[in-house]
Amino acid sequence: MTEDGRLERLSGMLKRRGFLLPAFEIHGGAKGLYDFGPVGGRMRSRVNQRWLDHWLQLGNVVELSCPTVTPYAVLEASGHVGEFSDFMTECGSCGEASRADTLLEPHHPNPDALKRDELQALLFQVQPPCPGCGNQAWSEVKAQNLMFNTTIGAGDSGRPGFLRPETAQGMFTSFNALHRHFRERLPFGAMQVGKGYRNEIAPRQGMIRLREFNMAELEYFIDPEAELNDDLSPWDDAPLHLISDGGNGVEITLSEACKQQLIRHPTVARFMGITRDFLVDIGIDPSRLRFRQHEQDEMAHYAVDCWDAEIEGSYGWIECVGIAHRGCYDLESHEKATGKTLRARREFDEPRTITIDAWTIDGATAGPAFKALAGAVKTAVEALPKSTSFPCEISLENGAKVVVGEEHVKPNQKTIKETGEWYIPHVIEPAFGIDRIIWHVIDHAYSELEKNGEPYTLMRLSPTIAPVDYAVFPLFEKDGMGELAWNLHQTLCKTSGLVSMYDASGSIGRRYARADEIGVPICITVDHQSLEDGTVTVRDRDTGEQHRITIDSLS
RNA sequence: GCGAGCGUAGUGUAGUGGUUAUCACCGGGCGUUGCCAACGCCUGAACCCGGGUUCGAGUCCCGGCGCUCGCACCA
Repeated sequence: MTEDGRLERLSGMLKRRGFLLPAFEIHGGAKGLYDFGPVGGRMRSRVNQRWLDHWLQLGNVVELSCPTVTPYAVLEASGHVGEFSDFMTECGSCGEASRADTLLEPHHPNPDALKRDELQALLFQVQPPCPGCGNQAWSEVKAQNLMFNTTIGAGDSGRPGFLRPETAQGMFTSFNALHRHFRERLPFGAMQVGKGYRNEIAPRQGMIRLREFNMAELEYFIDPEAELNDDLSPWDDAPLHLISDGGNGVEITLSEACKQQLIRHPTVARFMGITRDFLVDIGIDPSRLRFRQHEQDEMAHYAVDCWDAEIEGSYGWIECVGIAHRGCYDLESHEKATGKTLRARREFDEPRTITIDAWTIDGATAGPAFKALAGAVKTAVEALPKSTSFPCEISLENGAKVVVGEEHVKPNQKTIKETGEWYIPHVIEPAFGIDRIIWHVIDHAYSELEKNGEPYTLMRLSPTIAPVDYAVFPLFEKDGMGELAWNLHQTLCKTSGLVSMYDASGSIGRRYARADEIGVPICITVDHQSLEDGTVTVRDRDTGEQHRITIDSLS
């Protein structure tokens, strides 16, 4: 996998040139935390911006920024408190921590599904031997969560919270504001780039599994019953490499994959196409990109269907994007937890008329007669057929039986006209791991060449995300060449969106080499002729070709 | 989390318990050259942290932190 030390040389270069560095290193470092350095920092923000620009082209999405500090209740409602934790217990004898559900596997068909109290009870009852020392003295079961705990507020007024494990929840809880913003018309989307946190048990593989990471997510809200008009034709001449659930890899167009039901939702397919375009735009090699569908049992707790974009690099095939059809799971969960409505309205083509001809209670008599049960009696009575005769014994929801007399009821005859209905929108979510993507962009761009018999490194970064746009060199810092070059550098830096780098140290060849190593697309050299006619040489990184242009045409 | 290996300038490295800690690239300055990692001189920069053994520890022992790999776990 690692071709004779390429990964080591690449990592060394990234550290030396300031792309990626272990964070807080002078204090001994911290696992799973990285700095984007003086070169990488700029590259990261360009990728983020490019991502936003790319999805804004949909025309019906907006950008949000939600807090990373999140109250306990939000993540409890979303299912993360339950799903993102393992229940741990410690051996009282040797101190070894074990997962309670693993210990109980021989004693229960599915201990993973047990709640904490049930696990605890079963553990104390069974007392399985410690895999470490064989003793049977387990501590209370504690939830060890993969989310970072924190306390919001101080002292007794503080309440528990977490650092968010994904940006999505803030967008779900803002649904009503989004809905209003979009004049209550679906589909629409909200997106944000930001930090997410997971207290990984074992961060590994550099940028691949981090404890604090950059993510970019879009929540696209759709009406599950609306007619779909996802246009997949833009990708008809660009088949994708797909690996479907339980199937083998195929090269297939998105249109065809939908027709064959490999991809279960056309919006998911369209987002796969848009994702591919984004990745290729910023420099991912399309031949090292594939989409893989999750197996049913692999799917996260919220997903209905999920396709990963996987990119091949120094660590093999790595999941860098997840495109999940989350159904109505999230909005429904927050509705249940809060009692608030998170819905959109769908008007019927024709108003629907519902005719009711049955019974209901007469509040004046049933109320005093059934007191607290009156509500349940009403529900039960209204469910009875018109042919019922009273008095009559009926069963209530809570199991109680009551006798309802003729005096307690009255006919219920009405016609209700409904012009539409409220429903919980479904969500399609493309979620991008920015760090993993940047890693692969770098990995694919990093080229080890040979130049005049010497090893030579070149970063073929796309100009769309290169950390530096122009490098400006005075051939020699004398006769005014230095001043002219510095002024040009300043002018370029004043241009919005451009970054120029001035370098006057070392031979010109060395400076080209330094610029090539961090992927500067264009080097501009000021020489003697520049002083006379205001022209400079412009050199292309990948071809090495030079031509003269006037300074004016640059800015 | 378990097991194994590793931790020396910015990077890559050498280093029998006793050196002024090796070499290369690298960075900076000066000079020279003047369009693809040129050269000379000068210069900068390191034993992961904390204990222990020892007259003496980069080297041996213990613990921590970090890195790599395998297992386990997991977006």
